[in-house]
Amino acid sequence: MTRPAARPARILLADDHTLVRRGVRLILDSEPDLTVVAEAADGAEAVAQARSLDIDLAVLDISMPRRTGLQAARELARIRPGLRILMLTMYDNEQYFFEALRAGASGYVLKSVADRDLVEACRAALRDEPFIYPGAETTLVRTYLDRARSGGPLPDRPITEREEEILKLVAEGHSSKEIGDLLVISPKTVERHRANLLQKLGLRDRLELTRYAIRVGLIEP
Amino acid sequence: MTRPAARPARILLADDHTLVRRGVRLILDSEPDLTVVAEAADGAEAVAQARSLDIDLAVLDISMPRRTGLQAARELARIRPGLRILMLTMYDNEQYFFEALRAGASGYVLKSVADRDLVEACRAALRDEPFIYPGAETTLVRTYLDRARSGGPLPDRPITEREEEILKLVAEGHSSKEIGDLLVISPKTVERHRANLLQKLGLRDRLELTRYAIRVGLIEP
DNA sequence: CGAAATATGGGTGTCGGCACGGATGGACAG
DNA sequence: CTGTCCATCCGTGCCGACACCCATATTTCG
Repeated sequence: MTRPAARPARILLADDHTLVRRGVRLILDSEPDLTVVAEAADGAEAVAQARSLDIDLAVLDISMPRRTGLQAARELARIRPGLRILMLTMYDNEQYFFEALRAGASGYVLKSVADRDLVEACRAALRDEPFIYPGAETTLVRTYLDRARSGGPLPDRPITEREEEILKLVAEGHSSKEIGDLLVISPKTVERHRANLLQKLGLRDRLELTRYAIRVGLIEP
Repeated sequence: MTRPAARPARILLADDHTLVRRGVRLILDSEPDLTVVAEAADGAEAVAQARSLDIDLAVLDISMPRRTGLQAARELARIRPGLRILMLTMYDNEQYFFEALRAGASGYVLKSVADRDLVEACRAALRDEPFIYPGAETTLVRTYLDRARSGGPLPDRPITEREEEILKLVAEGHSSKEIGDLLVISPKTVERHRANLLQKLGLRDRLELTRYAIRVGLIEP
């Protein structure tokens, strides 16, 4: 089906698990039109590789040390606009999915998919076609498409400095009163900020707030 | 070095990520003395496979649906005493390490190791030699050896399977009622387990429980 | 077998999280 | 200058988390 490329697509592969890299490389390299030319064990290394090498596609794991796949994707989209990005992750999770798209990824593939699907996802990304991973919740896709169609910007309103300050403290487990004392404001104000955060981020409670803060690197587990 | 086996070792491979299974299979099958004869996508399936097939070694991922690798390992050690078990995991974590050993595993290998190390770990497990994964924190090994030498019980009172189940769900943000409905037990029992967890782990609330679960790799942010 | 651990269930009470209202002052842009 | 956004603050009410007490059935193990 695929026309034999005069030059196979050059791929950068980033995953902190050597075994996974090895496996994925074996799978991709066995395709005539794909070749893995570089590997990285974390996000920072991936960005460095992409700076110095001529690559067409970056396959990024989300959870990596130093810089996450999402952070790396944002960076790569910034410094190498033409580069295709495919997120490869174990998280069948709506939040990650949207964040990946916003970070500039053109595809989102679960590690639980078959190797054929990975290959197809790579080819789709190289053609700049969006690839919805098999097994994607239909609601996931529908929600995204709906939002995109209605013109609603995804990151509606970014969180303010003050809110980020509150977010950090809430995620660290402090109560409204503790935070109020710390920042010398009323605990009710803290609750108001917290409520705004929940609304802006589309989260339910401070527990999800905590996981969010950890995910984006605001605090340590 | 290794004597060419008249019959290659028969391996059961269990990991919920198809891609990982595929990669590991490629690595192991390329060795003449190793052959993957079965795959499983979760712990229960792994146990079922081991019942009906003649295998020498089970390579188990720790985090799998339905039954974790640890639970599967206990089950396998019970029903197939001669079987060798190698835990393959992304968690460089003391708690899991000890639990794996207690569950009957003869080896513990991180997904971040190179493919050669995986092969060597399989061979070591087949010879029934303990294999400490490369890159293991020396403190981890030392702590274990110290405790074993001094006859002291390993972790004072390890959390039980049920508690770990509760821990996961609590850390994922489910309420007592939700968890109760899910496990078909009273919400009060869930609260009891949660209270025991807080006490055993020396934590204050479910938020710290969440961070703990993330830290030890039980759940994802 | 008896002791200990585990899993199960309940009651009562306090406290904080969170949703839902509302308001005010100040900063900055159109 | 007027409107929007931000930060600040307040009241009410519900519900879940958590601490403390209690009990019992089953399993495990010395």
